[in-house]
Order: sequence, then structure tokens, then C-alpha cells
Amino acid sequence: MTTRREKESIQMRKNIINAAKKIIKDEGFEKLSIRKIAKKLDYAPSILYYYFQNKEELQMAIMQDGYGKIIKAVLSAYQSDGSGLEKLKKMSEAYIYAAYNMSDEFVQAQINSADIALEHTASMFEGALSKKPALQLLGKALSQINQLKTLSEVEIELKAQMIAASTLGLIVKLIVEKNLDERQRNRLVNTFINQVIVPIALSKGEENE
Amino acid sequence: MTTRREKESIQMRKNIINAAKKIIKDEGFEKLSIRKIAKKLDYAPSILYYYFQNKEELQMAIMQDGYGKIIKAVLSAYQSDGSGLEKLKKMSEAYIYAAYNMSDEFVQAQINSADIALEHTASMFEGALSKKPALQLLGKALSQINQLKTLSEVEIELKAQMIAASTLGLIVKLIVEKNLDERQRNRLVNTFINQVIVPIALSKGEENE
Amino acid sequence: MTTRREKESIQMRKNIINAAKKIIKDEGFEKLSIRKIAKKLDYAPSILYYYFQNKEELQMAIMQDGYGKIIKAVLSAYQSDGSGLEKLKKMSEAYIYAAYNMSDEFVQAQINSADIALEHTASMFEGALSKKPALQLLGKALSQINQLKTLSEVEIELKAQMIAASTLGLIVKLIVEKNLDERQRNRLVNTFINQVIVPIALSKGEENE
Amino acid sequence: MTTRREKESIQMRKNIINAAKKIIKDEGFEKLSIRKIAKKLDYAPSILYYYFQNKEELQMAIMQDGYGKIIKAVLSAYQSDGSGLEKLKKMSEAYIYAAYNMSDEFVQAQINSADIALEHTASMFEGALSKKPALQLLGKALSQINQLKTLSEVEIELKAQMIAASTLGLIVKLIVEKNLDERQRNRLVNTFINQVIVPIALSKGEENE
DNA sequence: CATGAATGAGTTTTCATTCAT
DNA sequence: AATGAATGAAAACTCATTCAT
Repeated sequence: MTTRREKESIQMRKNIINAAKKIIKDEGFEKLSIRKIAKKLDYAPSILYYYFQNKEELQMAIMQDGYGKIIKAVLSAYQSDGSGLEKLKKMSEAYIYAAYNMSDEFVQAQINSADIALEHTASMFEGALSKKPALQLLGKALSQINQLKTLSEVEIELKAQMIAASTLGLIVKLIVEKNLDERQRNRLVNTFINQVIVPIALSKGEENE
Repeated sequence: MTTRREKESIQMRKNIINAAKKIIKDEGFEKLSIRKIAKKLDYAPSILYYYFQNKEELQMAIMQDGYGKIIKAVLSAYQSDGSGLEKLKKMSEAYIYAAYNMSDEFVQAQINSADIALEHTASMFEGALSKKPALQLLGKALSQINQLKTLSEVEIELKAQMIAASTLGLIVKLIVEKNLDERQRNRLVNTFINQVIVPIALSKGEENE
Repeated sequence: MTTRREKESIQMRKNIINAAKKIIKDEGFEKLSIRKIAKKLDYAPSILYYYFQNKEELQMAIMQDGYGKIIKAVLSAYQSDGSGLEKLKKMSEAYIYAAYNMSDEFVQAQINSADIALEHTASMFEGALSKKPALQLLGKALSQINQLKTLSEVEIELKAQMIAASTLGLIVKLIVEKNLDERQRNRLVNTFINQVIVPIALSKGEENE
Repeated sequence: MTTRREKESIQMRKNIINAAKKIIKDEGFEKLSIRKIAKKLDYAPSILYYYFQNKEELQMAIMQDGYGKIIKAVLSAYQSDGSGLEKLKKMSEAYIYAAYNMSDEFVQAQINSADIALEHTASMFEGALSKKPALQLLGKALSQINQLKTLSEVEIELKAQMIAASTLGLIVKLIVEKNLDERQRNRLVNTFINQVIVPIALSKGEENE
């Protein structure tokens, strides 16, 4: 049972995170500062340390918040009806648009080489398939698509990694080139799914010369 | 006619940029500061303002410098012998490794939403093929590969953009996940070229549902 | 008549003081903070202001607490059997080791120039002998030792002050040079008692040139 | 050859140190802050980092400054005419008054358990005689006084340490009990030299029971 | 008796930049 | 062409303290 007080506390954390997000959107992740958040909320900077131990914890909370939204979107696409390939397409689309809507936060999280960030984002290492929930989801869809060929774990992992990496590239491009009109953006996403994701999913998987 | 003075001035700019790069490599792009560069060069910080108007101009110079190196590597791959597909593979590889070697600088350049940065990096807009030398090079290789199908300008452009975006994704991943061992890194690059780049290049190009 | 409430209150004060002492021992007197004490006790910082008016009062309580322990140790040595000189030696030893075990707290108390602290620690002023219990104890032992010479009050006072001051010096040294091994520490204490304390006690007392 | 500029720089360092000393005298060593110094000098706080790398370096400079003065005073006493005992008396007196004039700075330096401080102040460890210039000076005077008895190195060292520790105690007392009148202060110093220092110097030195 | 929430002043330090010389 | 000196703004963080509840 959460008391009224506890709820207010949770609400305050949310307020802080939202204020932070606004700043990130306006000025970029690196320009985020405790002072700025406090000023935006009309509080003394010190109170933020009451809700978060330090800046890092706050940053992590922001990222997890966004990360959670993406996971939710992708999972919901995964659980939808349809063939494996259709699922994969929907998942990719969900991922791209969810990430696109987080903009800077997403890019910054993905770019961060700090160990704490990598705990969430690292996915290119050998064995990532079994350790990263997001890759696992991709892997399941890929297995479903390639039922007949019975790909090895390693082949599945590499395919999932190719999809993860390529998709990240598209998302970064869409976010950074912020002046693209919606039509062009959608065209790029469509083409990407059909010309990049699908071929990876369908290829036999032994083409490692 | 460049006077001796101008030559010395150009040399000094290069020294500054090199010192800056070393700092970026050691501490990351965000930790770069005028003072640190000056200290590394054993100069007073103020003199840097003689060679660069401000920090931003210096940062831009660093990025242009790196950009030049990548272009050079890709161009040299483009001018090599071999079929169109072989060229494309070499170009991709050259791009990936050149960018990987720039690490932080590259990522920061690619992520920068400032207009001055976008002048170099933007490539997703409609009509980019004719305006961006790098895409043009890609486009030429793609045309050569698809001689028989006679793809439209638009189809070529989209293919080039898919390649550009996906490749950026892989590079970012390789750079950010800095602890990958060389074997895995090479495996990812190989798989990427064969399972992502090649299919894009060979696909018919009308699969935009 | 102390009510249950008052007893609990006293107990709480003791808890607070003990937590504070632990912090002082671990991090030094200057690093002591209300927040740290509260965290150690798993209380909110604000409650400490119910038991102590402010930080200063709390600090004073800590010092008085330690002071009490030293007095007790010295008194017990004074009340032991043996000749005057033996008593004095035991008292000195008791004092040195009791103070040494308080470490930082002791040093901080002795160094504090605030009037409230001086009320306890001041002992160099004229007439201190009759006003400071600790000096009085010393004085009695000194009188016993010098029964035959019948030293004047003033001479006794000065001797007691010399002992007090010198001993403080040794204690400070032992505490500050925290890496001395036990053997060396004991050797210093022994030598001190025999070469410093004893001669003061035995000297004729008119050697003020 | 020091240029005018360099001289100004040295002068600025001195100004900073003097301002710092004033603050220490007024508010105590722990209350010293970069901001306060800057405000006193009517400069921006940041400029202090131009003259000192950080607060610690500044603190060290303050201590060394005072330490230097003491050394000078004692050395000059050591080089004066007179018998060994007279020298020792003069040295002790010089030390006490020089330290007394530094007040808080001195006490703080002597109380500081940080390794950097101990490098200067530690003197109770075995073998200190040969490593600490100040103890060496004391040792030489003690040897001169005890020419006939030919004391061992160890005995000399212990005697020197007894003198160092005791004297520290007196100085601390004189500084902390800041309201003593001059007459009483001088009386204490005199008595101390005659009843504490002299007996240590003259005792046979084997009274370690 | 105790807490949660908040403040405001303070801490050290780093930085881009300027300007007279 | 280069330096030394200086500023002012900003950073993260800590602290003693207060007060309504």
C-alpha cells in the first residue's frame, strides 16, 4: 500500500524526469544540469538530491524511462498476430518510431560508452543473444521465419545483431537530420524494413565467405 | 601565393587539431577543452583564439579533418579494380575501418545536429544523391552493379541511403562497445557486408510494398 | 524523578553520540555531519534537533562524554595504592592511553578555542590549580611526593601545568602519527614518564632562573 | 633573472597566502575557503587556480611558509654563541615563540594526519633523528651537552623526541588558551624550559626502567 | 517522537573567453 | 605571434537548519 506521501514522492521523481527530458530535447543531453532542472521546476537545486542520489542516478532514471517505453512498444508488436515476418516488420517499425520519439535521450544512451550505459545497450558481443532480452525477441522471430532451415544459434545471433546495428543507424540518422519531412521519413523507414530487415531475415545465413 | 607566415599558420592549426584529437581519443569528445589543448602543446590558452575564432570553429575543423580521411579511404577503394560488387564491398570496408579508427570524433560528428555539422553529414533528404559526394560514389557503384535493371535515380538514392544509414549503425556499435575483441569485430564487419550491404545492392529495388 | 520518557530521551542522546563518535573515528572530526549521524542511526536528520539544539551542542556533548572517561581513568589510578610517585606515573599512563583511545575527539576538544570548550580544557591560567579538578588531582600527587620540601601553591600549580602541557604534546603526537607501531608507542610513553614526568615531579621547583 | 612579471606573480602568491592567513587567524583553518580568500582580495575565485593548482597546494604553501619561519628562528638560535645548554634553551624559546606567532596555522599543521602534512611533521618514528632536520638540530645540541656521557644514537633520538613532543604540548596550550596574559605566558615558557627541557637534556638517559 | 520536504548558503573546481602588453 | 592575468558563469554536490504534519 503506497501512502499519499509516497505517491507524491513518485510524482516528484516523474516531474523531475520530465523537466530533464524537456531540457534534453531543447539543449541536448550533455547540456543537462541539476541547476537547470531545478530552475525549470522552480525548486532549489539541492532538493533534487533528495529524490536522486546524484546526477548519474537521475540520468539512469531518464534512460530507463525511455528504454521501458521502447521495450513495451516492441513487445506489443511481438505479441501481435501474423506470420513471423509480419511480426518482425511490426517490431522493427515499433522500435524505430518509439526510439525516434525519444530523440536525443535515445541517441545519447546508445552512444554512451560508460559501463553503466553499456549494461543496457551492449549487444554486439559473442553470446549477446542469450543475455539481451531485446535480441532474444528478435531471435525468436527470426527462428520462426526460418523454421525450415534450422539456423544455428550463432547464425541467429549474428542476424539479430545485424538487424540491431542497422536499425540503430537508421534511427540515428532520422533523429539527427531533424528537418526531414514526414513523408520522406516514412519512405525511408518503409524502404529500410523491406530492403534491409527482410533480406537479412530471409537470407540463408551462411554467406560469411 | 602562400607566404611563409601563412604556411606556419597552417602548420600551427594542424598541430592544434592533432593535440585535440589525442585528447578526444583519451578522454572523449565532451571532455575536450581549450585549456587542455593548450597545455598539451605547451602554449597559453589564449593563443588558440588567434588560430580559431572560438571552440566551435575548432571542433568543426577537427571533424572536417576526419571527414577528409574517410573520403580519401573510400575514394581509393572506389578507384580500385574489380567488379562493381567487389568495389562496393571494398568501399564499405574502407569506410567502416576508417571511421572506426577515428572513434569518438566520428561518432560526435555524426550525432551533431548543428547546421554546420549537418552540412557534411546530412544524407537522408530527398535529392541527397546528387548533392553528397559520398552518396554519389555509392550510387555509381550501385548503378554499375545493376546495369541490366536500369534503376531509377530515386531507387538508387534510396539504396545508397539504406547503405549509408545501416553502415553508420554498425560503426557506432563497434565504437561504443569498445571492449569487443578483434575477432568478433571482424566477424561482425564481414557478416554485415555480406548479409546487409550485398543484398541491398542486389535487390530489385521495387519492394516498397 | 526521571520518567520513562526522560530515560528514553537520555538513551537516544547516547545513541546519537555513539554514532557520531564512530563517524569521527572513521572520517575525522571535521567530516562529522548531522546527516551522516542520522543515516547511521536510520533516522531522519531533523529528529536530531529534538535532542540537541544544534550541531555545536551535539559536538560539546561528544567532548564532555570523552572527557568524563578520561577523568574516570585518571581518578581510578589516583585511588590506587602505592607511593606518590607511583601514583603519578600510573595517572599519567592512564591519561595518555585513555586519551589515545579517544583519538580525534580528544585532539579536537583540546584544540578548540571556543569558550564552551575552554571551560573544560583551560588549565594554564593563574589559579587553575584550585579550579580544575584534574590539576587538583595532579597537585595532590605532587604534594605527596614533595612532602619534605613544602612547595608553595604556585610552585605546585606550575609543576602540574608543566605536566599537563607536556603530556598533551605527547598524546597529540601519538594520535597524529597514526602509523607508529605499538612497540615504539609504548617506548615513547615509558621514556616520557621516566624522563619528563618524573623529573618535573622531583625537581626542587625554584629553578626559574 | 626574474622579470618584472615573474616578480608580480610571486607577489600575488604572497598576497594570497597572507589573505589566507588572515582568514585562518580570524575564523580557523577549517573555515578557510577559496571563495573567502578571493573575496578578501577582491578577485574572482577562479584566479586563485592560476597561482595554485588546487586548494591543497595553497594550504601546503601556507604551512611551508610558516614552517620556514620557524626553522629560520631555531637555526639562528642554534648558530648563536654560548654553551650547548644555553643554545638549547634559546632554540626552545625561539621555537615556542615563532610557533606561537603562527597560531592556528601551526596547530593545524601539527594536527593534520594527512600524509602530505606528516611528511613535514612526523617525528616520533624510530629513526626520525637522521631524517628530520629539526630533530637533528636538537640532537646536535644534546650531544654537545652530553659530551662526557657519550649517549647512544637511540638515546639521543628519544631525548629529542621527548623535547619535541613536550614543547608541542606547551605551544598548543599557549595558542588555544588565547586569553592568557603575557606575564603568565612568559612565566609558563620560562618554567617549561627550566623544569622540562633542561632536565631532559641533562638526565643520564638510561632511566627506561 | 519522528518524518518528509524544502531552502539557501556554501564548497571546490573547470571552462570559454577577453584584453593589454 | 604569444603570453599573463583576469573574469564570470557554470558545474556537482553537501550541509545545517526549519517547519508543517
